[in-house]
Amino acid sequence: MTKQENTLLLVDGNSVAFRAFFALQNVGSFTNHDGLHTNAVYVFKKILDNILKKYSPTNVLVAFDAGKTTFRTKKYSDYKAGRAKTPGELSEQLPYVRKLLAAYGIKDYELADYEADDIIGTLSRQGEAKGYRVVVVTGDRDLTQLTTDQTTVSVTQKGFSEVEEYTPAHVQEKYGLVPRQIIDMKGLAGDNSDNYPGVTKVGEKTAIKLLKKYDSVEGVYEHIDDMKQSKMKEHLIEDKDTAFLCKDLATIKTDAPLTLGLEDTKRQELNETKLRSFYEELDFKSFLKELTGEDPDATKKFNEIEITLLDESQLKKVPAAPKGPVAFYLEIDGKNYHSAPFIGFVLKIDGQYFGARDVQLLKEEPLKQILTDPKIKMDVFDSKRTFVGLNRLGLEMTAVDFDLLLVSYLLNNTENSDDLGELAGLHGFDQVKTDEQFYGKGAKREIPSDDKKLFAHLSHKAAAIADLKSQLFAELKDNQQQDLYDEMELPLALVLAKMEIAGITVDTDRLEQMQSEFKERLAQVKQEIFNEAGEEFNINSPKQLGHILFEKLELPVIKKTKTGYSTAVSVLEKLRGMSPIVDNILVYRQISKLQSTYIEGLLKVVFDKDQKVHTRYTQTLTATGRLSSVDPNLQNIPVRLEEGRKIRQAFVPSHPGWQIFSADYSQIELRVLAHISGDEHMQEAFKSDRDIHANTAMQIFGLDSEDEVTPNIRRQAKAVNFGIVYGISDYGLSQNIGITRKQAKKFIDTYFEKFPGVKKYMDDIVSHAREEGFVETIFHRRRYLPDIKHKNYNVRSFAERTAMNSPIQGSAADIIKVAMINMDKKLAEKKMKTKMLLQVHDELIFEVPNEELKEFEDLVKNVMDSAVDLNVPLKVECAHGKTWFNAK
DNA sequence: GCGATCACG
DNA sequence: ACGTACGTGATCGCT
Repeated sequence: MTKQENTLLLVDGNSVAFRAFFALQNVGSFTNHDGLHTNAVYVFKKILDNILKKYSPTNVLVAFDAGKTTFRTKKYSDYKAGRAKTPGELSEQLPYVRKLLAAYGIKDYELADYEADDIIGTLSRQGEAKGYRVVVVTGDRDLTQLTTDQTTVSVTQKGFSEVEEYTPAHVQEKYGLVPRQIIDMKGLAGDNSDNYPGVTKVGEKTAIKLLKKYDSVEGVYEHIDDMKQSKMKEHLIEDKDTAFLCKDLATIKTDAPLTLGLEDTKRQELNETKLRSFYEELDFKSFLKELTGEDPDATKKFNEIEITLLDESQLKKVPAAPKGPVAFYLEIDGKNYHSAPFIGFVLKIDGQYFGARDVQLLKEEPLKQILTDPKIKMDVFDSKRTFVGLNRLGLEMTAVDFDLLLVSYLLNNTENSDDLGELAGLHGFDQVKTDEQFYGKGAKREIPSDDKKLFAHLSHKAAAIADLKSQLFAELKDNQQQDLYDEMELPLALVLAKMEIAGITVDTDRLEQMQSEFKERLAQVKQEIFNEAGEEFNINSPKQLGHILFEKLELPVIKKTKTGYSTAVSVLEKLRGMSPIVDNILVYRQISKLQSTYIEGLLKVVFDKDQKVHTRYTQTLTATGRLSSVDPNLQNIPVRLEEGRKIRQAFVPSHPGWQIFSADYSQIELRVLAHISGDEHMQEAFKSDRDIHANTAMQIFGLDSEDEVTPNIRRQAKAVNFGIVYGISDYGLSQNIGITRKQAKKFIDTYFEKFPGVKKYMDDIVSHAREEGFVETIFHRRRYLPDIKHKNYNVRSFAERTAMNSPIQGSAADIIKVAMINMDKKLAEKKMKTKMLLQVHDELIFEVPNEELKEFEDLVKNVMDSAVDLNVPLKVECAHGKTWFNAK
């Protein structure tokens, strides 16, 4: 498109302000220091910025309605009657919207007896006559009647950073009408929101049908005699006058007697001084910062927050019935909040700060009540950590509203820090030091003994939580991620906290027994390796091992790494048979991995007091929305090889007569792919519960019956399915199943021919990523892909594969999260003793008393199956036994 | 502190 | 012709 010189932007002020108000209703605390509501002004400003940036207009005018009575009410007294009154919280903001416009150098205008629509209609025609490109911005679809080749009507959407652009072609597509017929449609069908009726029993659908045949209201009545006898015909005849009146009401004036002209709409320069004092008046800190590039609080010093340090005698100073939300920050000295010592806490209650080092005070009133009362909403950083910390004190935090860590993660998981200071800084609040800056790191790390110093840091953390709440909630809402937060991540945090606290019991005797067995075998194999090598060396050192294999024994070099020879399994496997040392090294590797990571590593993290391990799930780390597990990682306990699988014998129920129960989603990622791609063949395979890999095999090898699928063919097809999920490349596939690139490419091409829906999804998702800069899951979890337009092929290709994979992996992660929340709820409702212990991406592990086994199996299948309604069924497979090993 | 390796989905 | 499958965490040796 060639760039035109002059663009005239016409904004329907009332309608956009109305949309803005409802876009951010009941979100955070959107009032300034005088109690003035500011949500509509805030969003109006955001929308304005978006459209100014998008269209770079030379001329701008924002039109407002002048009052209740207009020429339309004179023609038809019920026009817009019965409309709910504009809420006071909105009308009080309209003068401030105008103030904002004035500071922006934008003209606003209203005209007695006319609506904003008519001002816009008139100016748009004047603009067209002068050769302007005209853009109308409104929340009201009626204005689409103004679209022409020169005039675009942009209707604001639910989220406030998007608009739907109506051109004549888009109107055609949406309604099947040309723009001027919109008024004929309104005439026949009427308009509920403007309170005019149209013809009885004629709605949009019927109106469109009539107009396609007869072109206009006039056309309909010219041909009324040709119409077959029907109820509709009777209604049309009866309501003829109404139809013409309504068409007239719907018609936007293009000749209103304006007292200003195009030359008055020229955009003036933005007045920074005015804008600054305006933002200050409304307490728009983030906008102030964007304006000046500095923080409005920058002049404040850290110790300027006044805080009351509490002891027993001071507790009565704390307001027992907070009026607003309470910000709470609990500091724990170290990552592992299950065991690390407490440092102190800070509360911000109704503008006042309270704190203490002695966390035992939290058990005293009124603090206990504030923390545990479900009616008092808490704002925190990391609700899971906070919940576990309070649980150690015997307190149960029940009501969290805002979790700064979780919300930050949902908004942008590429900048994923878990440091409050760093995250606050990313969102424009840079008055909190990072923990590393404040406490120091490594050997220099130290908790200040000076109260003033310590509580300056902690109170600023609470300040950041309180301060960022409304801004970040607004961004969530704009991304349509409010539900993802309210219904998924926030409740999940508490479910995870309970699982972590429950822990899983470890049979340390069994581990120690394995430890001595492995020790013996390792010594044996080690000796054989040294004999074969003719010298002693450190087998664990890739460098020393490389020297022995490739220099001393002169085995062929298969692959190199940056630092030398590669000795990875894939390489050693190719060297098998050339020297007996290779097999021994493979055995040594396998056993020593089990020994160091799983036997010794696990024994180190078992808690003495309960013989359990209490992992921590990282809820805000992965780019796709999966969880991860640390300290210990219980999501990578060996299972593929029998030898390692035995480690699972050491995971046992916490009570005798209980069972370990495992429930896993079968093929969840491929089912998700079948759902989001809409591919018919793939959906059909799942709907008839076929073996999906065999099904793929039949398709890509052109087989007629499942009998022809040999194990090897099925294995290859399975690899193709995996490849598809990962964003396939021929080389990757060829490496994985040991075929040539050419063959791999053929498999892929055939696959896409047989599953065209999948092919289309892959193409569409990549172009979506290019256009929007991100991809999302079925629950609106986002992943930004800045590299999608990178000029380097490799970098770009990687981003493209990520675009294909993330919605699949991420949606699967979303689904099991929903299942976990529902499961937790059901177990509580039914007062069952069964406990959910672990999540391993597509499976859940429980411990179940024998007497609940039967009921539980039905329950878990049911809950997991119905976590989400996809176009294909979900399938859950269950197993149980007296150890995790036996739950297979 | 980083790369190589290998455990999992 | 590019260089190569998606997402993680723990351990080791070596700088």
